[in-house]
Amino acid sequence: MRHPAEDDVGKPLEARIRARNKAKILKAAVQLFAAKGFDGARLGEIAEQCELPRANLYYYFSSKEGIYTALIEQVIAGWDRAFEHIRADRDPREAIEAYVRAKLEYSRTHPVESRFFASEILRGAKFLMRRHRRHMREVTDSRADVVREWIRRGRLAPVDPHHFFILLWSATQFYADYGILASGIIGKSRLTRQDFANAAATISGMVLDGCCTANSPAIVEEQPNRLGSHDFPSTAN
Amino acid sequence: MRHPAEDDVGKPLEARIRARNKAKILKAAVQLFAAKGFDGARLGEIAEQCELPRANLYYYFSSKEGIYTALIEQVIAGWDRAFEHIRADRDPREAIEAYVRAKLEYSRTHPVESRFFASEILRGAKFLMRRHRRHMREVTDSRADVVREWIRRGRLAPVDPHHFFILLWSATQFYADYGILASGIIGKSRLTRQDFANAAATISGMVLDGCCTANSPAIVEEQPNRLGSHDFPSTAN
DNA sequence: ATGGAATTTGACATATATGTCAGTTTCTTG
DNA sequence: CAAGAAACTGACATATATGTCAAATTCCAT
Repeated sequence: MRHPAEDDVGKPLEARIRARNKAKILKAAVQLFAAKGFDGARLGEIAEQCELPRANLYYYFSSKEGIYTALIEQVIAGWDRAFEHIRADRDPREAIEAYVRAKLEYSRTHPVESRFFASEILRGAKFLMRRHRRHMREVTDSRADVVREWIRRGRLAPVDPHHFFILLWSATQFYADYGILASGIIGKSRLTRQDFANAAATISGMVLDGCCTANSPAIVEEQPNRLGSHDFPSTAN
Repeated sequence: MRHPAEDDVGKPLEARIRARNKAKILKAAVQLFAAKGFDGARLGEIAEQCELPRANLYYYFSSKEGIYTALIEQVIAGWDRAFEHIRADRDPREAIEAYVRAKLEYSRTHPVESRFFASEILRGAKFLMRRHRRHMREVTDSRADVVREWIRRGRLAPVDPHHFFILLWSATQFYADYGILASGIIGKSRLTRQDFANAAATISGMVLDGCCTANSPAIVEEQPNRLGSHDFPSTAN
């Protein structure tokens, strides 16, 4: 049999090599698909990177598209996880902070998967099937209900739940997808753990409390805590 | 001569066909590069789309990379424009609202260019040369100084200027780059002008005033000016 | 109209992609 | 250890990519 059961669950004994090699292939593939997209990535490169002969990939996956869609399935599972922080029985402030932190942590620790997914969307989500989109919408909708509940109870200002999530999602996503740009803007060659912490603080702080001081431009003087540690070398020009 | 002067400024008479065809090529190219990336896009497709024989593209551009970098130059010019709203002599609230609106308007009217640029960053900015990055950083830095000035004058809460801009940039960018996802989340097949208006309102509203009601979950009523405290969660440590 | 410049074009050289397959090697188990 | 299943592999068929070039055609100032 050329393509024995795509599912190797339930056969824990015989499927050792299989599981290991499929994982190796997917790991190499997600990097190249993230970097070059579906059309740009070459199976030859993927094979080279995971040190398997190219023909061998076809023993585990039926085609290039097969590898790609397997990755989508895998990555989409991560979509929901951070959302679990958004629960009606939690304090909105705490929940939102936790969500931002979780999302940024994912961006920090899984930048490749994050970029792979972004790349798929960017190109028109040709391989993201209807059931995936429906799933994502359902997940978002259920969390939107939580936001509405918070608003109803007067715990949150009356924001549009969907645009609210888009704001959070995009801001956190940025640090993975455009990490190169973000580090360039901040003036470093790579984003540090501290940068991600600053990002979390800025996003949470701004979304929760806004950035506007009293409309009266009165005296401020004392700036007890203007993030003194973040004196970026921006004036260097 | 095979590639007569890449610059056709200064010769307004002779360069009519040249200008028209170069524009046609770039217009087709930006779409395909946005959809498939540098490696994935095929010159044959570009030629087909702009109804020119493929060999003819080589009369106007020296190579595939030549077309790509020409596009980068063209798109990067748009990067600065929205930033011009951020001026120290303006009211921060007005300026930020104007910036968000301008940026979203660009996303709405130039989604393809926006995605093309995002795609280039996503792939590691291989063609975004050092001088481009320096330029972008300088532009951001000069606007960061405006934010610092606003903070100094007590017109703005003490936010980190760079992360602040990243928040605004990513949120607005989202509606172009991930338009497919955004419309799916909102539950429409396409984003309308009204959706963009809602997005602008949500982003501006949240960034300026936050979404948290008084910490006391009780009475909401009059909220002349909440956000007395900018206690940014000190995840930074 | 005419001659030289600008533009267009089909065919070609070279390289490399995906996917197939028969045959070989390695593993596993009775 | 023997035999069948699983895993591997080099070679091949087919398709298509980029870039080149000489020759044909069109444009335009004189």
